[in-house]
Amino acid sequence: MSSVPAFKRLPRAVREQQMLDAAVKVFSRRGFHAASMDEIAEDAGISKPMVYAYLGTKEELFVACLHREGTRMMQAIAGAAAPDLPADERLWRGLRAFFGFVGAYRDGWAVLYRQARGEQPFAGELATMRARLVEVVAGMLDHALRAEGREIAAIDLEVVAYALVGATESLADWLADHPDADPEKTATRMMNVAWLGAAQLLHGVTWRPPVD
Amino acid sequence: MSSVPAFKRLPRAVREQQMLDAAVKVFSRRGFHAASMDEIAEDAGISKPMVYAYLGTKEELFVACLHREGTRMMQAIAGAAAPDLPADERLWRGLRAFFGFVGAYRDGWAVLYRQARGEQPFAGELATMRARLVEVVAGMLDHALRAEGREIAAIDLEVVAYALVGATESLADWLADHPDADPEKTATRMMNVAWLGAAQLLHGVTWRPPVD
DNA sequence: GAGCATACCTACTCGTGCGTAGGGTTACGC
DNA sequence: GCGTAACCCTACGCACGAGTAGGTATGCTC
Repeated sequence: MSSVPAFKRLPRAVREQQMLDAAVKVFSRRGFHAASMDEIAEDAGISKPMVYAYLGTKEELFVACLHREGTRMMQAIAGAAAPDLPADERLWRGLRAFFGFVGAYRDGWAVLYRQARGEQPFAGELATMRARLVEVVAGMLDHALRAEGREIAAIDLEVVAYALVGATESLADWLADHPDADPEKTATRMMNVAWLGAAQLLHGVTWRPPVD
Repeated sequence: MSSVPAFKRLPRAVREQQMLDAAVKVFSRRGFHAASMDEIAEDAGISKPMVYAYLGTKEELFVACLHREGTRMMQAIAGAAAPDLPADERLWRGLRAFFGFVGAYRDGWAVLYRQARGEQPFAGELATMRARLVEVVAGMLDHALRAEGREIAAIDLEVVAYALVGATESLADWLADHPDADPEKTATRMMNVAWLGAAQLLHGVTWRPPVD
């Protein structure tokens, strides 16, 4: 019987990626709780027990999503910002990579990130990632300061870095909600806010991306 | 029978506030979905049907919480920033009021706000509030620009305002997570980032709150 | 082509928690 | 002191969705 097997059998690795794709999509659309495992399974073109067999419980599945997307993002950023460049150059490249990532994986990022903030079990996971980002930014600021022979309290540095990261995330949300917006341009705007500051901007000074 | 009525009968208005207090607390601790109506009712010292009778469904209850806390916040800010002051003064007062509010209602704010971002049904509600904030900030920037005879595209203004609001929310989160931190000091730090910008800060210029 | 692991399914169980039915009791006007 | 309206309760119904039991087919190895 069954001369034509309705649909193909695929190796585990492939199916897992399909499931993760579906999960990201559904979690992003519905939110963690409102998303049902049935819908995810259906969207992945597979039945529910397979999801449990491969990726475990709903929570574990969500964590797996967070991990994949988080790793992708970190790699995108890390790959762009070489540590031996001057601080402004590093900041610029990091921002550009970041917004590029968000633009490319709108679903993936915006929603997973937005989701994870609220739900207790995952807030920690997220906080770790953000903490790494804050540390990187704080390190850059500190480096730039020392280069000028200055120094400020570590806590102030951290808070400033926190604010910058927050502003960036906020613009990422904006970008995710405006599909027509250009990631590159958004990065430039963020660079203006971050590096020159509102006051400078008000005086008409404008930072421009280097033409390379 | 029942010479001593176990606990008092109270007028509706009072009970509603008690319920809202309890709801804010529980929603903030557990998150929207994990919070149970039973727990909220118990925490309010009342039985579940009363909650339904007065505040309606779980969603309606949450919206009511959002509304109360949101209104409180907006009033705190609006009351502080008189429209005839110079922009930097207004910004400073607004920030101070905002962080003061967050410091006072840590539970209320941080969690409701964090919660509402993720859950679809409420994201809109929240977006409206944030949009009002963004508009106010953008208006301030625009005003300041015109005073200097300059002008920039409306969309740039909006994005900058968005970034500033995002940075502020981010610091509010930070504040909510650091119970020992001083709201006033946090506001000052935010003012530095917002008004002078990172570059200015790097050159050692520091904005100080006026001593009044 | 026998044996075995892997991919895959249909069809259930069962807890959890929202929302309600139906009834009791206290205050207050008249 | 009697009706009426507001306050308040102890149960329950019921849907929804996470996770599982138990079985079928397909390819791979020797």
